[in-house]
Amino acid sequence: MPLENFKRYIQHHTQLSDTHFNELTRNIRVEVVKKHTRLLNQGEVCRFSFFVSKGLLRLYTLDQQGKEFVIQFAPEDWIVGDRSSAYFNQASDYFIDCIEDSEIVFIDKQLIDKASDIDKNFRTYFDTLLHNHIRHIQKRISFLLCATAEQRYMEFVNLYPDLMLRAPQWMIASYLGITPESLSRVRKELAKKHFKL
Amino acid sequence: MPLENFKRYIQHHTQLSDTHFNELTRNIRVEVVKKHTRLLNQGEVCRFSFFVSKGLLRLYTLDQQGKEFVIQFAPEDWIVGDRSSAYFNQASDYFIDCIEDSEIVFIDKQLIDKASDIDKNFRTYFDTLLHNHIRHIQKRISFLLCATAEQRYMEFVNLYPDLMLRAPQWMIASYLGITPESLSRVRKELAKKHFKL
DNA sequence: TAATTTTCTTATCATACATCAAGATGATAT
DNA sequence: ATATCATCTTGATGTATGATAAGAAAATTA
Repeated sequence: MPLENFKRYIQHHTQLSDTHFNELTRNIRVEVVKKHTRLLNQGEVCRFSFFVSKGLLRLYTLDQQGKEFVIQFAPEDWIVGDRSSAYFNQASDYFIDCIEDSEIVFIDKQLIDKASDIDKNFRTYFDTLLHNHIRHIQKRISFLLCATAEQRYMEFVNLYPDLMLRAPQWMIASYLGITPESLSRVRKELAKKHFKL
Repeated sequence: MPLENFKRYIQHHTQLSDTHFNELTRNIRVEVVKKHTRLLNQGEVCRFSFFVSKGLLRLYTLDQQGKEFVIQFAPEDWIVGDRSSAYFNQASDYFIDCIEDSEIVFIDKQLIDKASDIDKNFRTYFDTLLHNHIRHIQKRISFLLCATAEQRYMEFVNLYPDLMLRAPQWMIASYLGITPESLSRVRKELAKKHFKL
């Protein structure tokens, strides 16, 4: 039952019946992918959003020196993709990789159209997702502008409670915009002050 | 003719005829506002997007210490607002102020619906705007993560060519995530290397 | 025009974070 | 299990940017 999580997720947010869900996902693409698999390459057009029904993905970019910068993590029940690349049919600036062995549901424009035909709430829901995404990245900008490394780390722990234990620390440092050494020190300081995790 | 710019802008992006444009904007709200006028207050729900037909706006937030952080500038022909506040009907984290005496066209949901009824391209166009916005703020995150103060400044000059001359430097510093003093130094360094503006 | 306020520059000093390097710990493969 | 590789920690040192302060320049107000 590889679609169980996806079904639960969808039915939690829309009114789609079992029958309709089955019809919608009859030919849907689901893949079990190994750690380190790349789902999107820089320079490619992003044709899918990826629903993570199991595992963990990351979206990141490289600067001119080849240094990685993590933009977003996607654990279970998250959807990740490059919306502008998909919308404008343009080469993406980003990579998407699996951090753990994962199970991924591939969502493309066609699927969303099909779903919207079946249930009107569907389009609304995807619109909500879109606006949530905007809210999230705007908050991220504020944080990168205002907050210290320590504040950003605490916000991160709050947003992704279990990721400290699942993703390597250098990736998390990259997400926070600091070096792994600095993150290690921030954590040491917080431990002194009895901050857990 | 306070709507001249708005008309040119709209007709540049959609197929709206003169008649239809006039019908659409018969009761539209247009205001001439003085420098320092506040168009949106933190804690308010953002009910409008603001089209700047003349002048210059800024969207910013305050941290706990009351320090300002500029998220976005909006010179002529830009549209600015807080989409998530509008969409979710929630209190906004942001302020929107006039940096110069400006002329503003107020765009609300109703207007967009009305426009979409008249011309189908309209909804598409606003969708494009939305995705442009996402692309823009995502790029901003990458830059805040990867780039030095100098690189960010050069990118800023590239994005808003004339704003160095219109906005006070401390606001631009705030947008870049540095202090005014640092910006002053960055500019001095660049002047040595013969970078113009 | 003068007076006042805001903005910009420059200098000195302080600090958060980066870089480099080495050792310790933990994971993966043979 | 052993060897290998990736990751994490810690220390020493460097650097970009922040904080503070004071004067110069520009803009605003009277």
